[in-house]
Amino acid sequence: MKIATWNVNSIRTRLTHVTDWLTANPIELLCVQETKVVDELFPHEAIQSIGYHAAAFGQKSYNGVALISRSPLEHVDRGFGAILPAELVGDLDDQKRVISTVIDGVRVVNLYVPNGSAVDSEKYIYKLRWLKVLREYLAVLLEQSPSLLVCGDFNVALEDIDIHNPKGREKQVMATDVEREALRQVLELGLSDAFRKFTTESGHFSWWDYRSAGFRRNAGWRIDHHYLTPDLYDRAISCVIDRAPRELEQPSDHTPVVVEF
DNA sequence: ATGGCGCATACCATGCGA
Repeated sequence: MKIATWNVNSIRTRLTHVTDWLTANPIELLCVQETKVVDELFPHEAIQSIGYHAAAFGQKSYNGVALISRSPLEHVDRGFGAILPAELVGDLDDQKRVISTVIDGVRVVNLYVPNGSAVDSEKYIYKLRWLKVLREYLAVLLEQSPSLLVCGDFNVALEDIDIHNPKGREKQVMATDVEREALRQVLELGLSDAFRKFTTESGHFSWWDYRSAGFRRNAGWRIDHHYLTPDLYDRAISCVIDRAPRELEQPSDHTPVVVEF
């Protein structure tokens, strides 16, 4: 079974990239982020026409996540509020960043972690608050389901080898010690990075800035991840970054990461 | 130190992403 994560930067703009990629790479489940569309306008017909099913949790212009599955989707939950009490969630579900399902007995959580804008900005504070609630959310999910896969755009590079040039990263959003620590607190629940089971060196990235020819120079960051509970980590047989969609005309700035069991 | 590219928007300038 293969599961992929891909920040598509608008599902409508990237629709043929997504359907072409799924046709060439017939996987079980694709988790997408930054769909940037309300659910009423999600392109279900195009997804159905290639033999897939979709469940969306989106909003206008910003954020938005969706699941695209070969089998009919089961047990789909949207937002932190599906699991956590309202007083803990507060306003965090106003931005559509969380959707999950169960596939083959595995609870899969698809996340679009806030970017954070600039260190110490209002958005940065929001990102840290969001990661704290994420820990609570996953703690409850783990009690219900010991087999857990948490994937998505984490907007955090956990290690210096995940950044093409880590110089000055302490002051860079996505790489500050505070953000790393916030994500590590989440992972301490018992989640491990599938990619690092197979690849230990630097130079492998999942996002490249549109500006300054980031992709051509391989000036990228590895911020799109699959985190696994121990049973799944043992079962994982590969985890690869597929650079091909990033080579296309009008690409997303991210490319898919695929884990296989 | 700054802006660079691309997306979306009751839209040709601005907010946002990372």
